[in-house]
Amino acid sequence: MSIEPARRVRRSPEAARENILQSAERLLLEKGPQGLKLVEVAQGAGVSHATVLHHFGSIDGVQTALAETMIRQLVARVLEAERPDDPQAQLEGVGQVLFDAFETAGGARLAAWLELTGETRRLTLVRAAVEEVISGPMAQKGVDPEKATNLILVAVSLAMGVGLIGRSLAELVGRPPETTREAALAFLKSGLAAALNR
Amino acid sequence: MSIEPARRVRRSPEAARENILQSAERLLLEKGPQGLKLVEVAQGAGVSHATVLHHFGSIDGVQTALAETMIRQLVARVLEAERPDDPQAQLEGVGQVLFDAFETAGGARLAAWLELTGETRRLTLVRAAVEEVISGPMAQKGVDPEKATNLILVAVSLAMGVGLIGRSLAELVGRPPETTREAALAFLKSGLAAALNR
DNA sequence: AGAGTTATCTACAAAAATGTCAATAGAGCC
DNA sequence: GGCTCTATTGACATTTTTGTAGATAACTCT
Repeated sequence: MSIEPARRVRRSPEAARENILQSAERLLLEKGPQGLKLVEVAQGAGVSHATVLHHFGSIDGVQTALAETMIRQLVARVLEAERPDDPQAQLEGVGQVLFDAFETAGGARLAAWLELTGETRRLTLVRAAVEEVISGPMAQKGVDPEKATNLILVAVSLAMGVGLIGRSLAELVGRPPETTREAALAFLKSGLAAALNR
Repeated sequence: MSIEPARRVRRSPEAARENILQSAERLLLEKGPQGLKLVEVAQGAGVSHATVLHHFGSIDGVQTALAETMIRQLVARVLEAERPDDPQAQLEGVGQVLFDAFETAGGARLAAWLELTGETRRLTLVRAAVEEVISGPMAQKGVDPEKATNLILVAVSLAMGVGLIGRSLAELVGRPPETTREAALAFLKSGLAAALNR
C-alpha cells in the first residue's frame, strides 16, 4: 500500500491568506500568543506549513498580517455604529458599541497582545478612528475637543479592561460573567451624562 | 591559552530562585510572553540555563512561579493601602492605589498575560483580596455589598485598561502619556462619589 | 583540615520550530 | 488536448529552544 499524496485544494491567493489568517486568529484567541506556531496555524487551516510560508514569508509575516486585519476589524466595528443620525441616542450607545467592539472577536485580547509584544506602532488606524469620533459626533454635540479626548481615553480604557478581564473577574467574585460589563456600562453612561450636560 | 572556567556564585536556593525570577519578570515586561526563553532568563540572571532548570524543573515551572509571585505582589500592593483609618480619604484614595498597583511593575501586563494564556485559575488570591475590600472599607462605609462589588469590578477593570494601554493610547492621540490615567482617575472619583453619597 | 552536600557549570542530546527547494497538481487559456 | 502559471506539497536542512548528565566548586559542619 503506497501512501496516497494528499489531494490539494487550490485557492486564490486572497482566499488562501484569509483562510490561514482565520486559523491564526482562532489560535491566538484560544491559546494566546504562545500558541501561534507555524505548524498549528497550518493545521488549523488545513494546509501544509510550507503553504503558510509561501503566502506570508515567515511566522512574523503571519503575526503582522493578523494584527493588521484584526485592528482593521476592530476599528470598523467601532466606527460602523457612528452614524450621525441622532446625537443623543448616539452618545448613549457609544458605550454599548465600544464594549461590544472590544468584547467581540477578541478585540481586547488583540490589543493586549499588541501591547505585550510592543507592537504599538501599528496603531495609526486607531488614531484615525479616534479623530473621526472627536471631530464627528462629539464636535456636533458641541463638546470641547480636549474634554472629548479625555472621555474617549477613559471609555476606551474601560472597554479594554472589561473586554479583557471583565468576565473572569466577575466569576472570580461569584457573579454571572456579564456583571462587570453591565456595571461598567451603567457607570460609564452616568459618568458621560454628568460630564456632558453642563 | 586554555579557557578559564567561569567562577561561580553560590546562592541559597531561595536567593537563586528570586534572582532568576527577577530576570524573568524583566524579560516578560520588556519583550512580552514570547521573550520568556530559558537562555535569556538565565543570561539576565547571570547563570547558566541549566541552573534555571535545576531550580524550576522546566520553562513552565518558571512561568508558573513567576505568575504566582507577580500576583502576590499585585494583591499586596492593593491591600497595603487599605488601612481602615479614615474611610473617606480611603475611598478617594482607592482609585489612586488601584491605578498605581496596576501600573507599577507591570501589574496590568501580568494580568493580560494570564488572561491570554488562560491561566485564570491562579487567581484565588485576587478573590480573597476583593472580599477583603468588600467586607472591610466598603462595609464600614455602609455600602450595600452588591453595589460595592459592582463598583470594584468597574474600578479594577478600568485600572486594568488604563494600566495596559493608557499610556500608548494617550500618545496615540498626541497627549502626554499620563493623560489617560489622570482623566480616568477623575472620572472614577466623581463616579464613585455619585454612587456612594446617596 | 577533611568530608559531605548541592548549587553550578560545561558539554552533549533531543525536541521543537522555522525555513528552503524541487517536484507536483489544480485551473485557466489557446 | 496541450501549455502555462503558480498554489501546494513532501522531504530535507537549519536554527532555536529545551532538557540531560557528569564533573566541579562553593559552602557548612565537624
